[in-house]
Amino acid sequence: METKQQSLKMMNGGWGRNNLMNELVRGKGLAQQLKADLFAASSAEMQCLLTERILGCYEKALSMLEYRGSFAGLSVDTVNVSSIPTYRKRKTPSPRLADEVVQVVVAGSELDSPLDDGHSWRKYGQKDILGSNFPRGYYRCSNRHAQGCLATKQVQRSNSDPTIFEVVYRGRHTCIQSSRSPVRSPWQKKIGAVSKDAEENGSTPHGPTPEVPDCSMSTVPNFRSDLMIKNVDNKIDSLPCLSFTPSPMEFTNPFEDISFLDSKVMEASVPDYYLSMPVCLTPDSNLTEVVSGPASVTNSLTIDKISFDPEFSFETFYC
DNA sequence: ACTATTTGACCACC
DNA sequence: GGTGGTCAAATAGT
Repeated sequence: METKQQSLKMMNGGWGRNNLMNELVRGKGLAQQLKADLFAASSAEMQCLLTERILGCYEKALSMLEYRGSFAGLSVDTVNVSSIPTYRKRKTPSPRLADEVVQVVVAGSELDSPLDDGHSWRKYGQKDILGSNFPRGYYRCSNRHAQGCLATKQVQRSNSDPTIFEVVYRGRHTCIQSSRSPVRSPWQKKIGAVSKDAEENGSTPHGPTPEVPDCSMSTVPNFRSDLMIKNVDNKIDSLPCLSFTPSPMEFTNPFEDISFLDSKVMEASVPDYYLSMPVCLTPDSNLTEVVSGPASVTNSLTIDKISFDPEFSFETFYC
């Protein structure tokens, strides 16, 4: 059986950012070599060989991107906490809806569902939003009727970057999801068997789903895929934040050793079977004060970027 | 047949 | 009246 670290290193080593960069750089070098060869009028055989090697590099790079995009393509770029626009109250506003608002900016993929967060959602509406190039999708928890769960989310592509999804979570999950996998999602249903989708995407689940913590009560999603942890300025030395007290915001680290991570950008590719675990936040925190200073928000939380102290050590927790 | 999604209509708020 | 959020019938998918 694969260990956590093995899986993580496989992910990083096989499809990681560094390898992708290596492939692209290698392709560039080969192209330059081909260019020199063309000028030097070397043999057609040599030029053909170089061409094939270049194509191989880019195919490999593209397959990495495809894998990351289709299967694990959701990366939480960063997290920062700031104010969030207030939302109009409806005629009979739910107290819970008004209680918690969490916005997450997610680097998405070609998938329509940009943030498979471990919860099961049902789409109940879509609207064109003034000033937005893309419609906003409205989702509610699938257990709304069965268990009266009032959690909702809104998903909208960013105007500036269509690959970015802005996801707004409202309300707290009060539902209890499947016993085998408490945060079961359509995506998670695929785990344990090579699904048709996975085959088509060239992605392969890496074993059975382990027991995962039940974060169903949390508003904020358990991001299912790559957790990309960046400093706002990509500078490690300016990360004084996130001294989580008293446990308003909790993170799960399914892997103990992150020493191999890039020193500039901490990128943690999460093993498949931990994809439901990487991040679990509770929005009723005072992180606004910790991270972004004088945010005047009391009941809402915007997560744009996650900044970590390089010395920050994750601790496994169970909600 | 059941479930999920789409989409036009409705309603509340500004 | 404009806008955003929700409803619910129609439609599609399984």
